Amino acid sequence: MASYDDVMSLSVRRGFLWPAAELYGGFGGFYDYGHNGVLLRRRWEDLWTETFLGLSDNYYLIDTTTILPEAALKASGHVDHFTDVLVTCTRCGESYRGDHLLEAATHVEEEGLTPAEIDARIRDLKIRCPNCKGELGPAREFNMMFPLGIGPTAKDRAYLRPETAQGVYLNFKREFEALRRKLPMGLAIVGRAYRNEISPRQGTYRMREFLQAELQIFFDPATFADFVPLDTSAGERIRIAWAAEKNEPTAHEIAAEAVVERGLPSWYVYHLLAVQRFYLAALRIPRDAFRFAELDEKERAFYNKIHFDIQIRQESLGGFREVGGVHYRTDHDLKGHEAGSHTKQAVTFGASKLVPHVLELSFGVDRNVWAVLDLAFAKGDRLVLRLPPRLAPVTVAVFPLVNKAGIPERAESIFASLRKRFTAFYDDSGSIGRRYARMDEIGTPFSVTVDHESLEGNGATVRERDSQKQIRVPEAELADAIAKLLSGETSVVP
RNA sequence: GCGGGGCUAGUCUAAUGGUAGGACAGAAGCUUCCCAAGCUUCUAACGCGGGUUCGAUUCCCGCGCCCCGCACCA
Repeated sequence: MASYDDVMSLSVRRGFLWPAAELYGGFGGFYDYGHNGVLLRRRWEDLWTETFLGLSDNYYLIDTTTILPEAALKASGHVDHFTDVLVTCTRCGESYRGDHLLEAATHVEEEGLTPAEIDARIRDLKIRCPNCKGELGPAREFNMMFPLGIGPTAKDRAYLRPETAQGVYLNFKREFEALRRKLPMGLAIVGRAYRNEISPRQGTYRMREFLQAELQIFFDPATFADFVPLDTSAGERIRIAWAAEKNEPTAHEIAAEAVVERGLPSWYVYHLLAVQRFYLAALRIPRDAFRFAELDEKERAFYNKIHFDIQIRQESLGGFREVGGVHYRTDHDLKGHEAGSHTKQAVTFGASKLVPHVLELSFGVDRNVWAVLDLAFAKGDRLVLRLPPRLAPVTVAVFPLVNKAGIPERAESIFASLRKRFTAFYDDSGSIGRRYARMDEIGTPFSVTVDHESLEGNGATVRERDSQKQIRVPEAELADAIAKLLSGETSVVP
């Protein structure tokens, strides 16, 4: 059980993360990562990259600009759909989206109107506040994208990208050529995205600058299933909450083939399984803390034909919260850029010529890191961060039991050799118990202690974080032993 | 953006219109040496700005930030 304050306080105290620009009173919606936070985050990113690029030998990482010209975001739909016109009641202060107010009154779609046009329509239709019947104030525009003026005259309009995905779509044809015209083709970006959130809240859950890890898989819908055959022989079940029951803290355990029978394409289910394995097997998230949550038609973005959120239960955030999504975006994005750029995006693949469809595996990195911290947080007699060993900022600590009799020298030499292979940390201050406790708080899985016996050739002890158990390992075998413990091949606990 | 609550060392907190105290953490030393032992010493805070006042961390106003609810979340 970890409260929000528990996680944030530990994060601040131990160098994981904290609010940005605190020196100047803070900066809402922005967070900085400290030395341990960066290590943790990078290990999460490495595991993500290894896992999802590993799905195919035609999946690669690319990197694209964080600033995009207006035309590209116009074509993607973000300039129009990321801009809301808000109207606030002068009496009760309730805010509404202008287009929603009009649609409620006229029952026809009212998109793309300017604030002045919305004001005029509200006057004509005599619309009043749905909440208190008060008079509505003037409409004002609110754009979720950060606008930029490029060049000395700021004549070229641009925006900070609201998602990394567009960078992939803009480079689709270049990579399709460079990767010698094969489908499926996967292009991933781990990078920053920016949204001018109205009210950023709950730490790194909703930020104005955040990290996304997204894999866009381009495919031919006619043949994709052949490339990713769904293997149901293991009888794996997928944890799903349907749209109607999302507010309940539960999930169904549904066999993969049964999910296909409900109408989802087998290639989609294949990727649900891949994502679930990433969380359960690689990240070691407790099974009951993971689920997919279906979004119904109203909640989905208009271009997403199938959309399940990836959710992790986090005590600090009050239950299941979204950390990613699996989105079938069809050919919407490439078609949009085809129209916007007047450049054909169709490619010839096998017998067919087509604009490829896109399956997007999208992850909020900061949200995932927070979830990892939340789930790892364990406070009883002692405070332990039970991180999966591979994610821990420090892999192995080295301590001299006492600071005399040549023990520190021996410990330092062991430290010097271990740090060649692992992120290692040396500490000789305070009692041995205090040093173990410090390592417990940042989740260091293994601590090597050099004692008197070490000087007599009896090796050093390796102490495991969660069990506090120790084994004695010959000095020459320490590095290999740590590597095996890290991979899970062996364990301190018999 | 609206409403409510809040902001004191790194963290958690106490008190006060007149010298801001503690605990834990941190540093140094002594001592001990396998799980935050003990002793000594030290470092370190009133979110920012304005007002009232002889004097404001305290009262008032504005701003910032955090939390909760509403709205928003392509």
